Amino acid sequence: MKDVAQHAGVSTATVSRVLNGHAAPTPETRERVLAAIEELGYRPNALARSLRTTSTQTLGLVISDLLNPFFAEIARAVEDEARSHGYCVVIGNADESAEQEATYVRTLLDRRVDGLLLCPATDDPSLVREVSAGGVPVVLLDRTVRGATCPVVRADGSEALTALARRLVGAGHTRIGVIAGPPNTSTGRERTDVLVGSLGGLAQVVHGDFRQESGSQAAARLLDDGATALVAMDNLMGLGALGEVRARGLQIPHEIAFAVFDDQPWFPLLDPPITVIAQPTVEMGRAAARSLLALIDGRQPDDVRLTAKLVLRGSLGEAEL
Amino acid sequence: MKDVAQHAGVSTATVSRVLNGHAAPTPETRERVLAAIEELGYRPNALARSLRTTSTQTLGLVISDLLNPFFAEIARAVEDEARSHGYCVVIGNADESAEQEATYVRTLLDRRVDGLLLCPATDDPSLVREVSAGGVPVVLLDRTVRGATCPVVRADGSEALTALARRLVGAGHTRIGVIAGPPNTSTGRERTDVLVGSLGGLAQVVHGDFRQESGSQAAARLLDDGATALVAMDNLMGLGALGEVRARGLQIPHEIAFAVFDDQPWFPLLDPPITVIAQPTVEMGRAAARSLLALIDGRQPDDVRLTAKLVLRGSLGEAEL
DNA sequence: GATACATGTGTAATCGATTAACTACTGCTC
DNA sequence: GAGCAGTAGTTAATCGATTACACATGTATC
Repeated sequence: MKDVAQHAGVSTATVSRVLNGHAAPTPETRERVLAAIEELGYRPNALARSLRTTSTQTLGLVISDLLNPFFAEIARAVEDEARSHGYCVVIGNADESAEQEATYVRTLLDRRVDGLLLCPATDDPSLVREVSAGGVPVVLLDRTVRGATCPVVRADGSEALTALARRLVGAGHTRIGVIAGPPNTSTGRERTDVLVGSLGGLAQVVHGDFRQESGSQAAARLLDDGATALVAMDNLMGLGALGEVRARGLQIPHEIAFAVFDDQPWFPLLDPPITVIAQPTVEMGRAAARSLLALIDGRQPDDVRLTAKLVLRGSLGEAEL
Repeated sequence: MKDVAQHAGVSTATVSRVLNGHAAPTPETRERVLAAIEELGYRPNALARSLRTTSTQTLGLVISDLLNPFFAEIARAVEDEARSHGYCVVIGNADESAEQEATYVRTLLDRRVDGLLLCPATDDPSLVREVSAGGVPVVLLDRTVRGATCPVVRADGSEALTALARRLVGAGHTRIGVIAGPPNTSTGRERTDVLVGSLGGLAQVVHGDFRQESGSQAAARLLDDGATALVAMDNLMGLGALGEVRARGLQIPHEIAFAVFDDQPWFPLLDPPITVIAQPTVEMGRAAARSLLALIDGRQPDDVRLTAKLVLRGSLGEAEL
């Protein structure tokens, strides 16, 4: 910057003013400065700028698992929205581990992100409190924590789940296997509660950890117990469960009805196509980013609650008639 | 930091030494400083530190599309490897657009990432040159550019592709539809060249853009032209092509043989399971991160060329016998 | 011609760390 | 006890930007 100033025959203050579009400099001076910048190929040091302004134009996003397409889609949407507002996104992978999540959150705070989007690994509120206490805006995404005091963006699957339950019961299923998420996550608990509640005693629940491997194990257990329908509470566990179903040579939907929470582009390609509860991932990501930007901007955004929809495709058999 | 120093009755220099594990401070002083840090809940400002040390402990990763599970896996692996070396990763989504890629690269450079991993959108070397000229270490990942002078990490699919070609030809296919990647990417060109070359005139090529939509369009065109086998050159185009095949009610493998470059966890679940050429994504990501770290460290890593493998699953029909 | 006011630019403090150069103290040797 | 070495800690410069304040110049007003 000093070089540029010298080259243009002005002070660094003036260069800075040109760079930041302040009203002051003469068109003529401005021209000279811009020429010098061009000539020297100067690019401002974002670190120095941030140190001075205490704004990094960066959002932190800590998600549970980038390999989960659900989160990848969200990350993508967050990134898109953030970029359109001139913000960058630093993504942290918590790997469904609370410690790793905490580590990442602290690293991001150390780097002075302007705000944080968090998909909490557990519903323990202490980490969120810590961040809020530090004065950094936080928005929770997909999952919430106990007694959260920050904005939350999530999808509500209650309606879709009760509709699903109604159909399963209506079709005469009496042993319905539910492959649930971890009970210490809000989504894990809530989805299961709603579904099990509306199945009125016909449900058998096995908890997984939102990962493929746990899905196949849970499915194995439930099938052994004679389940005639399986509902997986996220796409990765669904993937695992499907593998187990295939491995046993069971025919969907005749021998086993099947549904998954989360849609994926390949579910329609299976034979039969898989019935799902689709979450509006892109809207979730965008909404979360917008809420966070609002918070950074000093406004108080409302919680956002989008609706997940039941998409019938055939894997429930007569329950879809 | 000043507060901590005051609290512990020492100077900021001493605090800094304690923080950075320098030899100087007495165990006793160290103890006092640590106590003060603890008590005040002090966390060092990474920006200030980076400004002073010119090292951010951050890698930039610019990929073509986070929604493509292939890149998501790579991103995940990069992130893992980087973290284990104390580095963070900032991910940029280029969306297969050269401009957006350039924008992102510049943003990352402005933020003074210590190094850059790039999956170039086109094989134009100018952006890479620009970065190298700026003295920032770069490693290319998955794709290369013309006359690249930086380390490249990629998967070699030649063997797998010729094996695939041999089988298709051997099974008597004479109109083999190839859904190719964009000709201005190295992977798009090379894969196609190898496959078409070893199909000896039996290939019909339609170029897509590594995305689902282009895959279905290309498939439609090729099927209209009477193709009896389809090979998609990446998983998203494969997804699109599969959709088109299903939409037409064509049976795999009897009516149409099908294979895809890139494996995905759900390919084995289709009926029949899809034959693929699997790339070692995790190893690619890790290797790329390692190469970049080596480069940052002043060493000169070799190019890495991993091998993609043909995985036969049944979607080629008699070509697999 | 003096006063006031607007305008454009420069000077220097500042953000929060690191670190070279210096000072102060301790203890050892002869 | 002078001289020296070694250790512990301090002072102050520095990284590269932003910005409050000061200053100089030009214009309008009386």
